[in-house]
Amino acid sequence: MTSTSIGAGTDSPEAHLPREERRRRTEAAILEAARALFAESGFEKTTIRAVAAKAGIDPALVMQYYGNKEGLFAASARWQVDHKRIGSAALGDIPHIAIEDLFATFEDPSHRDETIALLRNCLTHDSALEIVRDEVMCETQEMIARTIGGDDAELRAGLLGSTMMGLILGRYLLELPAVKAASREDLERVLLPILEALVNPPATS
Amino acid sequence: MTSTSIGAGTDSPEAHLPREERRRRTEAAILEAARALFAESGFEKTTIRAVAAKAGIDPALVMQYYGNKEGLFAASARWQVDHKRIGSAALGDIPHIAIEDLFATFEDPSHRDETIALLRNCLTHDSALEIVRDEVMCETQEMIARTIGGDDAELRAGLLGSTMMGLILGRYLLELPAVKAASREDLERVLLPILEALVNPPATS
DNA sequence: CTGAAGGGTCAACAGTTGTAGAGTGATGTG
DNA sequence: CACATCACTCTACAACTGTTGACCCTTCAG
Repeated sequence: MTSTSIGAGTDSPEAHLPREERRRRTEAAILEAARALFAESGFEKTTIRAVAAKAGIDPALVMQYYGNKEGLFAASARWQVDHKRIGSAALGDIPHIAIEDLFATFEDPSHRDETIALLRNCLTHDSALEIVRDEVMCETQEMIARTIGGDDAELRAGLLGSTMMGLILGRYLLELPAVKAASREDLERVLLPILEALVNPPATS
Repeated sequence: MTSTSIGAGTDSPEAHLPREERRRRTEAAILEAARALFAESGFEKTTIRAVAAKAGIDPALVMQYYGNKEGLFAASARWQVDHKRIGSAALGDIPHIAIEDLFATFEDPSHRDETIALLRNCLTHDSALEIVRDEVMCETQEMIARTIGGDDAELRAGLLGSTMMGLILGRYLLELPAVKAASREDLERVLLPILEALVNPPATS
């Protein structure tokens, strides 16, 4: 009743498939279900049983594929956009790329859940925090800081990151009406000058 | 071994107190323990037993005082700063007040845990989300939007809120090094121009 | 002094959770 | 055809959870 049933269906169209293909499909079904649940309910409230039910299989199969719940989460939650691209961009391009990556990540339904699952849990789950903080934010900010240069480079890069983080939070997690309702043009019009001011050190004339 | 023991201590200095005073102290001990655990581990991973142990009492007593875990959380997690003050401020004062309130809330150890507990759980706990989004962010943003005026008022107010939210997240929850290490002066120097640009509609000359 | 009231403890229940192990039947290979 | 392999299911366990009701013992009012 929940979604794509794959398992013990007596005569479902998925039955009698080559082993490899069958394995791929179940794996994908599990991941899709897990991502959706992790993204909307969080790690703790998401049970192996619920994931299995949504994927139409037995809970024990989830364990067989991913070892344990932590392994399932690790396979489900990922940062889906190349966050290093912005690191090697020219100073002037950083604001545009930031917004571009934002939309590429969160407005594309096929990548969305993976990243949302990561962010939804980064305040209450250690390994999610580690990825968001160390692998994404810190790495990116270091590169951007080098591009910015000058005294406050690290802080400016950090605030650029936290500002984007706040935007993501407000628009996709908390769903603040005014932030959620804005179109891409609205966001660019209001936000680009802000990001530029953040990236450009004040004129030293 | 964990902290302030109050309960069945055979001859602790807290024993033999008037009822009312005794009740107040236990209540405070429970709340303090709950706040600390909710703030650092999150709602789900915080068990009634752990709260009781940290407060030095029996788990059942927690239930007697707060009904259930949800009630305990509601009593523990609160927004500790008058978020309406910034709503009735003049346009030019908004940036300063935003940073002032930020420090008043999060750099004062006596209020910290209450607010952190709220924020730590706002992505995975419904009632925390409701408070943060509806009671704090939306209310504040509506008032600020009226102060700003003009076409993009709501969006600008929303982005002001999400930017502050991102700063809070980066500094106190994720603890991004560059954002965490900055002094108040650093933050004001880099951030005030940003917030002013956000609040002031572009010159229509 | 006596009895009610209330702070506090103890032990236990019922439900849920992640997880393990044995077993089943179809798929593939010699 | 016979055997091994592998996807998959069933059943069960052990731990932990929030929560409850019966029970103490101190405090306080009459």
